[in-house]
Amino acid sequence: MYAGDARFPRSRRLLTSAQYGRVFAQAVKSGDAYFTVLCRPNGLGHARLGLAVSRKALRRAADRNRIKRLARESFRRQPSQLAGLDLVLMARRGVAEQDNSVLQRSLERHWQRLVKRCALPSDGDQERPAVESSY
RNA sequence: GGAGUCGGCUGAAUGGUCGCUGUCCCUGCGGGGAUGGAGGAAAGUCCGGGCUCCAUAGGACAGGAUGCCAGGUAAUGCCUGGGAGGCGUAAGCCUACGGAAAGUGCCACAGAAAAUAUACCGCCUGAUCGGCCGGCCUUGGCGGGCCGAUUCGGUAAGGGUGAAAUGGUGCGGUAAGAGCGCACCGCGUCGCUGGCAACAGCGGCGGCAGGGUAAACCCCAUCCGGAGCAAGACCAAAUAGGGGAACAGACGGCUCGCCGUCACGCGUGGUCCGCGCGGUUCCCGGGUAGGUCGCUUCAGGUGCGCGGCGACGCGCAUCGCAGAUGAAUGACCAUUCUCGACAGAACCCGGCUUACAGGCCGGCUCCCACC
Repeated sequence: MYAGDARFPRSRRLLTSAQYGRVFAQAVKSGDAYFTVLCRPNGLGHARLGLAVSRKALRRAADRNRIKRLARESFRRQPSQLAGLDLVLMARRGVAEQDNSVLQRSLERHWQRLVKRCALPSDGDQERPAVESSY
C-alpha cells in the first residue's frame, strides 16, 4: 500500500543548480528513444526528481508542459524502491509525437532499470572514480 | 431558399479516485479543511505606454520612425469619422494617399526617337534637270498637267514599337500641317460659395508646364535620451581577502601605552647563521551561494443612466478574477455527444500581426420562389 506515500512535495525534487550538477557530474544512465534518465544515490531516505526538458527538444511550451507533468505523475506513483536516488530526466526530440500510455510504459522501464543498476555499486557508496578505464 | 459581405460569441460535458499550487482557518506540527488556479490568441516580440535604474543646462548634427484631414486616447505606426483614387450590379473592400515645374541616379527588349529636342522615314511649296501627255497660234514659240531625281526651305498630322512618345475628340484652317483658331473634356492658375480641415461646386483667366521610378538617394513636415523585472530594493551563510580592537613568554625604558632587546612556532637546510611567514577572540564594511520584496487592485470587469454619428468620455451601483520560481493549473477510470483545433501566464496594460477542428448569433446586399 503505497497510496499514502504517492505524493510529490518539494522535498522530492531537485531544487538548485548545485543539486543538478551533482547528478550530472557522476551518473548512471538509462536511455531510449524518448528519454535519457540520469541517476545517482543521494544518501537520503527518499528519491528526488529533476526535469531537464529543453526548448531544443520540444519547441512548443504546451508540449514541454505535457512531458513534465507525465514524468512527475509517473515518478509520484512509484513505490518507495526508488528511495535514496537522485534522478534527472531529459526529454529527447521525438517525444511529442507519442501518446501518454506509450511514454508511461517507457518511464516505468527506466525507473526499474535504474533501481537495479544503482543497487550494485551502492554497496559502499564510496564513489569510486568513474575513470576506471581498464585496459 | 441560394449566393455574398461585415461584425460578435464559443473553444466538449458530468461524476469518481490520486496529485500540484496561492490565500484563509484549524492543529497534537505529522497534517487536515474551505476556496481560487491559463488564452482568445497566454504566441510572434512588430509598435505604443506605465514602472525601475542610469544619463540629462540649452541647442545642432547624425540616425530612426511616421506621412490626405479631423477627432479619440496615458500613448501609438492603433481606433473612429470624413475626403480623394481604384475594384465590385450591390452590401462592401483596397490604398506607403506629402514632393518628380530643387538636384543626382536608373529605365532591359522593341522603337526613327526614352528626355537633349528635333536628326531619320514620310508629307508639302519653290528652284534646277530629265521623261511623258495634250492645249494655243504667226511652225517656231508661248503657257500648262503628271511622274522621277537633286536641292533651298516649311512641317510635327502619320511612322509596325513600348509600361510610357509635348493632352483627347470634333469642326474650321493650310501648300502640307500644327492650340494656329473655336467648342467640349483634361491640366494649371485666380476668385467666390460650402466645410474646422482634407476637399468639393461654380465662374474667370492661360493654349498649356510635359514619361516613369521617392518600400532609389534625396527634399519638406512632425515625433523620438539609454537600458530593461536577469529592471531595481533589502536580508545574508561557508571560504578567501580588507580595516579595527583586545589578549597573547621574559627583561628593560619612560612622557604609562608604546618602544627596544631576547625568546617561541612553521617553511627553506645535513646543521648553525641567515632569509621568509605568524597566534586567538570579537567588531566593521564590501560581496558570493541562498533568501525576501518587486508580484499582482487595476488606463480593471459587469450593469444602468447621460453626452457623442462613432472611437470614446462622464456619473452611479456592484464584483474581486492565476501569481508559479528547476518553475503549479495535471493523471487515470466511467458515462454521454456533433469525438474535441491552434496552443501554456513569467512585471503589468493598450494595439497590430500570425495560428485555429468545429459550432452558434446578428446586420446588410444581390438573385430566385411564394403570398
